Amino acid sequence: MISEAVNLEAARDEFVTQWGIMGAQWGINRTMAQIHALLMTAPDVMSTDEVMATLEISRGNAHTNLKDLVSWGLIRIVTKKGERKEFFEAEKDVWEIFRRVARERKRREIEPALETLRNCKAASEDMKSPEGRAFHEQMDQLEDFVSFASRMGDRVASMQHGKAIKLAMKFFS
Amino acid sequence: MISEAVNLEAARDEFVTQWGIMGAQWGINRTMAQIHALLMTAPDVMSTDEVMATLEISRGNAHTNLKDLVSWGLIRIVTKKGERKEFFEAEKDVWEIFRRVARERKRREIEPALETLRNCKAASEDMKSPEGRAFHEQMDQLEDFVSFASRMGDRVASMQHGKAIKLAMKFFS
DNA sequence: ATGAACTTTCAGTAAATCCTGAAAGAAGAT
DNA sequence: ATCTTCTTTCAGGATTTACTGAAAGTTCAT
Repeated sequence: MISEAVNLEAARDEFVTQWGIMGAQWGINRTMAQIHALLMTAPDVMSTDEVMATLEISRGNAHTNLKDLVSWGLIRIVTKKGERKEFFEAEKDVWEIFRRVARERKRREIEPALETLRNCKAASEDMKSPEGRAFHEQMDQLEDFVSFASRMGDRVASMQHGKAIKLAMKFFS
Repeated sequence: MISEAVNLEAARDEFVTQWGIMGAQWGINRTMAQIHALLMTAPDVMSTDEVMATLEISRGNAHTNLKDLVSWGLIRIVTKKGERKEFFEAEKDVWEIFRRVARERKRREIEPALETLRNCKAASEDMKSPEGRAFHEQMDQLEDFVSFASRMGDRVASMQHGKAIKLAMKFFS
């Protein structure tokens, strides 16, 4: 059926577009999110040229974002024997995607933020003025919360999908 | 002690700067995050002019971002009797801040994303080709995960701080 | 009604971000 | 050693996003 293929392409397109928008809202480069969406829904591995052609983007753009996705652990490089080219394949398991994003965002963004909070906390440790005390208190609470959330994230991200679901069920009881 | 006031200002500055950077990484306008940081650590309410002066930004910029912060529920307008001016005050309770951000991001970003996923899922519902089935399956898993996470978020955000901590403790056991 | 004090909007500009395309680099094939 | 195929880099350009400053709007007092 011709129309099914057409519909599929349209649906995939919508998904790619929307995933791009969503990525942008969360501080991820639009193209990177689009490539991710494309590969997540690709029936097969894709080459750089195929990605370029599908999204109508330049080689440089495709290359950079593919490599970024690799560094986030969201896609991997696959080589076919007899071919010199690199192909790319996305992690498709949703839980695994979540875990990897969580791990990277923690490493790249949460840890540095915690560092700052600790600095600010330390810098105001011995202040005597009410303003100084209040600032210190605020930094302390923020640091507590962020490090706590970070540990929670670790914990969740280190779980198997099944265990997480079970725990969540308990949570809803 | 003069130096304490100087140190405090420096620490606060570092916090404001870093909170701005962090915000930007998470898709929040830098200035908005900076104003938020400023108000979170303000010993007192602040006027638009005070914010403008402290961050060296224009009236338009200050105004827009202050109103955005109000719409996120992260700061509130305070009026002093006898004064016509509006002053602003930040929510300082970290758990409350978290709840409000979670609620807004859900409303503004998660819900529309879910809508798309459901569309894509529905559009590929009856497809027979392996590619169509695979796409549908992927959309289904994503939708499941996102809606599940969203409900979890609701649940957590509706809890009192104390209850959340208790639950988390159980979680670590 | 007029004016003073403040808020809101928005056209134009500035800045940050992202993308392109071409050139340079790498590495296997002949 | 040279060619071919593919990857990587990056200066310059394009696009998006954010900011400014001034004008218009609002509200209250006189």
